[in-house]
Amino acid sequence: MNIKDVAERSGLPAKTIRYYEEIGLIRPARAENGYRHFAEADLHKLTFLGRARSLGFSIGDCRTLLALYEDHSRASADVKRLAEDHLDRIDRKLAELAAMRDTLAHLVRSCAGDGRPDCPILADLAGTPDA
Amino acid sequence: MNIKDVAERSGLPAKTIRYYEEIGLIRPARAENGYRHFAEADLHKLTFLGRARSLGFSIGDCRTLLALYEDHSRASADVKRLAEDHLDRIDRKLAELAAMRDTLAHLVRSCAGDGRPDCPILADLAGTPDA
DNA sequence: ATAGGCCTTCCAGCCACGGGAAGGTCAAGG
DNA sequence: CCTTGACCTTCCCGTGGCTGGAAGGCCTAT
Repeated sequence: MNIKDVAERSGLPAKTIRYYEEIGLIRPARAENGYRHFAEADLHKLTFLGRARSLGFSIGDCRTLLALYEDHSRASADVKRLAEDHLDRIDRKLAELAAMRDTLAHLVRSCAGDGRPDCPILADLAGTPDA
Repeated sequence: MNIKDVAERSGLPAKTIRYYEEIGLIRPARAENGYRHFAEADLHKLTFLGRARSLGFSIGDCRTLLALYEDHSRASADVKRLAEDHLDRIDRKLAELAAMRDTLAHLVRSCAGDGRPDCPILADLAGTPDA
């Protein structure tokens, strides 16, 4: 397969696939004309990567996950630990975003949103609760 | 005030303050020796920026918010619209993250996490629900 | 005089790509 | 055989919002 075919079948942009090769996540073969030539195993790795990325794993995590995936003598505990760490990061991010949303939603509700200049949102940002 | 004082009082790193000047968010005066000289108004703007950034507003949004803050003939509707748009983005991000967390949490729960290689997490990533 | 703690600018790097230029290659149609 | 157009290649720059570090100037206290 050429790059466009794996792009379509993996759902990843061709640019991303080239980037993944550049940083050593995949090593597709080369045809005589210099074109990348992808085997089914490459496509498989790319879909793996796409799925891992869509779950928010970093490129570094993906590298480790791919190595674990290919190491048939791995311990599932290693995979689980990685996933748990990532889950913790996601939970922290969620809490942070939820706090933002609550504050913001409260401010939005308290703003008249009309033609007058008085605005509790700006007042909050300015640290002057009444302005 | 010199930069370290405003850094402490605004809670922003000195590097960030220099960056904000570079991109035109603030315009502190200069002393004869080249040092930045911050007035209370500058400090005020910086705390405004810090608060807005902590609520997740982009630098572009902050620029607009600061302009609205300084325009005493603004309409609060303009501020509210900006905040509502941002709130929508946060809500979308939250939904995306929550979906990630749910999938990931499910996978983590289903993984034995012992010394054996069998791992539902890797199996899911590989698209082979039983491996 | 010197030490150290400020300050300045500039350059480079982070993450995970995306855009676009300049040029090579290949298959189909006239 | 030639052209067209769809591929492919590498290379470099830009994104956002900083952060780190180097090289050098300034200021105060001892």
